[in-house]
Order: sequence, then structure tokens, then C-alpha cells
Amino acid sequence: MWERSHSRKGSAPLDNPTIKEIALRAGVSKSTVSRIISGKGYSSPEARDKVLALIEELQYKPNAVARAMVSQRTHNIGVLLYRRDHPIASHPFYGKIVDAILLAAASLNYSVFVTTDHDMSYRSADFMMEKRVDGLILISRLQQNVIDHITKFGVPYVMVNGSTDVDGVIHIVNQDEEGGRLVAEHLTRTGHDRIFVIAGPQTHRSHHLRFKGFMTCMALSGIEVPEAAVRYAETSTFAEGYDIMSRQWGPFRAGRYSAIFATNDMLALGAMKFLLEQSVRIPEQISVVGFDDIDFAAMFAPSLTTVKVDAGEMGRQSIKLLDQLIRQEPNVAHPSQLQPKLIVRQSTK
Amino acid sequence: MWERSHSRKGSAPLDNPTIKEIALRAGVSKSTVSRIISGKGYSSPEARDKVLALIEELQYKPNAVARAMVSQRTHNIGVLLYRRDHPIASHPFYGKIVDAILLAAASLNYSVFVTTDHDMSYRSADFMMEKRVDGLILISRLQQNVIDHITKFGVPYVMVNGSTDVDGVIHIVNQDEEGGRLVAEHLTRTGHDRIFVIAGPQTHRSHHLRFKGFMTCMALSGIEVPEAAVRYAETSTFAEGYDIMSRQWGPFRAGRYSAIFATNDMLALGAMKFLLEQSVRIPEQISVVGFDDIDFAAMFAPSLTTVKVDAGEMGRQSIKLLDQLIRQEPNVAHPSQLQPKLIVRQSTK
DNA sequence: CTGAAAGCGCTTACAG
DNA sequence: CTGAAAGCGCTTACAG
Repeated sequence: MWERSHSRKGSAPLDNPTIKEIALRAGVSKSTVSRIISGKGYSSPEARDKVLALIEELQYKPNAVARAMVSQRTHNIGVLLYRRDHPIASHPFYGKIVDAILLAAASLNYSVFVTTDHDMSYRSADFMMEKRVDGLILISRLQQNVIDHITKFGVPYVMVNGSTDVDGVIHIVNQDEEGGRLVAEHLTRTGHDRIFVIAGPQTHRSHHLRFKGFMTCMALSGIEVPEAAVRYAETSTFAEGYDIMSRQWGPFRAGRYSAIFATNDMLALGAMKFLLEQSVRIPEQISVVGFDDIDFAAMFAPSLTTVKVDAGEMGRQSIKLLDQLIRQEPNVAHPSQLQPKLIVRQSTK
Repeated sequence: MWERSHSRKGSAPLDNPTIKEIALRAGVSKSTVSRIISGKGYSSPEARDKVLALIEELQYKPNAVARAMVSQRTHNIGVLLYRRDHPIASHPFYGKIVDAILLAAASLNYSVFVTTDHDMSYRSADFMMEKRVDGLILISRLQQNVIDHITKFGVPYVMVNGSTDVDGVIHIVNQDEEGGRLVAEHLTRTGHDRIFVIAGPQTHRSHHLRFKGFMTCMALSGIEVPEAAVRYAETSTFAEGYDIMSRQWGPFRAGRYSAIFATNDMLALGAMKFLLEQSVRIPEQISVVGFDDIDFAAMFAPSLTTVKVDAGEMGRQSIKLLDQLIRQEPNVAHPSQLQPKLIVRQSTK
């Protein structure tokens, strides 16, 4: 006891009491205290009253580290977000997924480590392994080497909107091909037949499928989308959308196209910004459609017609599934792909 | 050994090797292995070679939980974001701070728990205490009861952009009053004298000071801002900015004002959106200024003139300071307030 | 109903 | 240079 109080200077707050201190003061053994706290095993009402009162009085908080040590379960999970240069926790789309994960994780009593890492590095993954997380959620563009690494370590994980499917791994994704189809339908239904397409990185599953679904549906409608009407973006950023559009200004000014489809909102918004700066009227002269339904899509002026991807549901499912994996439930059902939904706003007519 | 392998079925990945297993195979004691890993204390080259080889071969990863147990340091920190209804990890401004925190924390070898909680609840805080985080970063609107709670527990923490200052607590903030002054200067310099103000929640330090700085400077310039030209927003959201402006449409249509200042970008953007929908030309007819410089400010059409708050620097400082607190460095200097910077864009002339 | 003992995976004096 | 021992704060059989 003396040593304890002396280890901190004078009036500093007391160290957190341990089960041992409670036991000492209550005049029972540590085992008894432990049983009372966990609620399993028998205990006499008297012992219970005394211990519970002490817990309240001393503001006892169980040490989760010690618990993890013996139970071999930390009740912590890790979320890995990959990035090229900057972290992307604040990314308008992935951020939403993270939000939903935080909420859902809390309701299942998990705490979550959020980490980001560069391409081709698995420092974060290694870190999470050392911390002995119960499971991992991998978001977006993850490198094969990282996946192999994690798999080798034997920690359960699920992927969310990953760039590629991996055999046997639970992968939560949107029905992106169907989403592309919805866009094509909407645009053709509203009379557009000269459509320009900004296709995001085709190495990423979602951009690829959105583009493919769109093209397939257009072909079926008998409307041609010539090669010249498609531009491939290297990144899926606002700046790139703006750039691509600025390089296409010639044909657009000449009235070659009546609509634009970009495989995500950021690209679409960038393109729109450029057009608005040229005093193009949207949707009167050009209609624009994006994909994702990030918050900004509704805020932009004009607001952006897009395909909503249910980021919240992705987050919730990922936690639910990961929890099942962690608890080793017998047969965890792979989730069905999420239904995309067309949201018509001011940018199309 | 047998028990070990049987505890997992058949071909499942092996359990993580422990220091004990390394010691056994290397024919040395656990102490020796520990010393070699930590690099402190002596060890013979032969022992070192053998142990290091084994670590490589078995892919040994130290168990951070066990380490935390003995060192009483988890190398984990918690970030608490408060919210009303929804989590705000994806918030355009606070998200940026979190991003910077993640990056800076990683470079100092901390892992970070990100949590959100409702107003008036300290469930998350309690959770972090149980997890025995080394320190805490509190962002934005935190309740006094939570602060008291944490203080009682004796864990070091810093506040970032909190709603109020707390004695003796390190608080990282922007020079908001100065920022308000910058806006007033810019607007008066460009000839505006009929300015409408949308003031965010005055219970929050930053909104209050931005407003105050602006008003003080206007008064000094001899330009009156009558009561009727100020509207107080209950939340600092896009929707509220939009709403407030829609209710002010009468005076605006009548040409009563030539400029708007909103105490954050979201409010400003909402207001702008409404005006653009009424075909008001910005900045020709109305100039608009926000505050924060969230990413979307530059993307909007027209892009928004605003005052940049260095969210990245806030995140970095918070980690640096927290680390000093954790390591109990003698006298940690309270940080000076961050310099705001006026960013002139398309929305003002 | 209760307590003594062992153990989770490490680190850290302390002897040798 | 190395190993045995104790201990971090819990939980979990196992005796009583």
C-alpha cells in the first residue's frame, strides 16, 4: 500500500484499484470478487453487497488488458484503410463506412483501431497483429501481399469494397454492375444518346463493374458509345474529373455530347465544376450522373443525380459478419451484394 | 505441444509462437530471448543469431497485450468525437483532424482507438479507461461531466477545438477571433457594407469567437451590422444554412444585402445553394464567405472564399503534446493558437 | 459458497 | 553473459 501511494507524487489521482484491493477491503478472496463481477459462479449475498459497494466507492474499472491476457480475446478490432499519399479516414465515401463500423462495433462491445497505410506496406497490419486484435476489416484497395500476410497470421477478416474478390474471403460489395445499368436506363429513358463517360481506375472492381454494366446496357439499347466518348481516369478524384473535362472542352463546346456518366461522384463533381465555370447550364445543356451518393452530391449546386451505395449498411454488415467469424459461428453466410438505388436530382433531365 | 495443435482443428494456421517456444527451440531461457528482442542487456552473438533466425522462421510477433501488462503502457490512445445523432468520423472538418492524428500517432508508434458517443454519455470514455489507453484526445463539443470523469481517472488528455477552455488542460485551437477579423477586413476592403451574418451555435467557442472577432472589427470600421442582419443557427449544418437563407429570401431579393458571412463552411455552402437555386449570381450579386476551408469549399461552384483552419496541424500538435504528457516530460508548453489564413476564391469580389 | 493455485506472455531485477 | 523467480491483473478449474 505504501509503495503504491508513493509511486505517484503527493496529491496525484490514485492508481486504479485492482481486484486485489477490493478483495482486501471486502475481506474476501480475489476469486470471489472476480466471480461477483462476472456474475458467474456462486456468491453469498453479503459478499456481493460488500464487493459491489466497494466497486462503486473506489470507482473500480476492470483492466481489459489483463482480461485479454487470460481470455485470449481483446474485444478490439482493426480497420485498415489503404491510401496512396494521404490518409483517407475523412474520405467522403469510406468515411461513411467507418462511421457505421464505429457505431455497430460499439453496440457489440468492440473497440476499434483505425489505421491507414501506404500502398505495398503492411506495417499497419503487422501492428494490428501485435496488438492481438480479434479481427480485421479491410477497406478498399488492399494489396495482395497484405492479404496473404494477414491470412498467414490466421486472424479473421472481412473485406469491404475491395478492389478484387479473394477466394473464400467475405467481401461486402455493392451490385455495381446493376448500378451501371440503372444509369444507362435513366439516361436513355430521358432521351440521351450522346453520352460521354469518365471511367475510374479499371483495376478497381467497383469502377470496372459500373462501367461494364453501363456499357452492356447501352449496347442492348442499341446506342453506341464510341471509344472516343470514353476517358479513363487514373485516380477517382475531383481534380482528375475536372482535368479530364477541361481536356474535352472542345467537343463539348461543339455540342457533341448531351450527358456525362462518371463512375463515382468525385469525378462527376469535378467535371461539373469545370462545365459550370464555362457557363454551361446543367442540366439544360448537359446532364451529369455520378455514383456513390456521397453527402456532397446532394449539396452541390445543382445537386447531382447519382446511384446510392449504402455505405452504412456496408459498415454494419462488416461488423456483424466479422463478429460471427470471431465467435466461430458454424456457417457464416456470405452476404448478398447490396442493392444500388438511383437518386434523381437536379443534374439530369 | 500436442494440446496446442489440437486446440485448433487440423490444418488451421498455427497459434502465434511465444517467447517460450523460441527459447525452447534455441536452447536458451526466456529471459535471454527477451533481452535479445529488446536489445538491452548483454547476449552472446551465438545466442543472438539463433534467436533472431528463429524469430524470422516462426514469424514471431511480440504480444503487445502481455507487454502492456508488465510495462503498464499500452501504446494505445483514444480519440473521442462527440456527436448529437450521428457519428462524425466522416465529418469534413473533424475527419481531417482525425486523419492527421492517425498519421502522427503511427509515427510515434501509437495505435488509436476512434470512438464516438452521444451527448451527455461517457460510455466511450469509460470504455477507453478499461482498455487502459495511455492518453486521450477529445475533439469538439465535449460535456463537462465527461471531462470531470476523465480527469478523475487520471489519464492525460488534450482537447482539440473544444467548445470551452478548461483550466490547466491543453487545448488546441485556432485563432478564431482573428479569423473573424480577417473576414471583416476582406469584406469591407472589397466595398461591402450591407453584410448578413449566419452565426453558428454560440455555445461553441469557435463560432462565438469568429462572430465576435467579425463584429468587433466591423464596429471599428464604423460599419453597422444591425440585429436584423444576424441570424443564429442552432446547428452548424448545410441544411440549417439553406433553411436560414430561405427564410431570408425576402430581404435578399429586395437587395438589402451584398454579402454573407457564415461562421463555418457548411452553413455558408447551404446558404449559397439556396441562393444559386434562386438564380442569384455569386459573387456578382452576393458575395459569400465561410470558415474552416473544408475540402468541399474549393470544389463548390463557385468555390468558396473562406478562412483556413489548419486541421492537419491541429491533429499533429495534439499527438505531439499528448505524447509529452504521457511520457511525463517536465514542462509541456501549452501550444500557441494556430494562425488562420484567408483564402480568397470565386465566391467574393 | 469460498479460497489457493496456476497460468495468460511478457519484462525486470537479482544471483550466479 | 545467462537463468530462475517474481509479478503485471485478471480468470478458471479444483478442492474444500
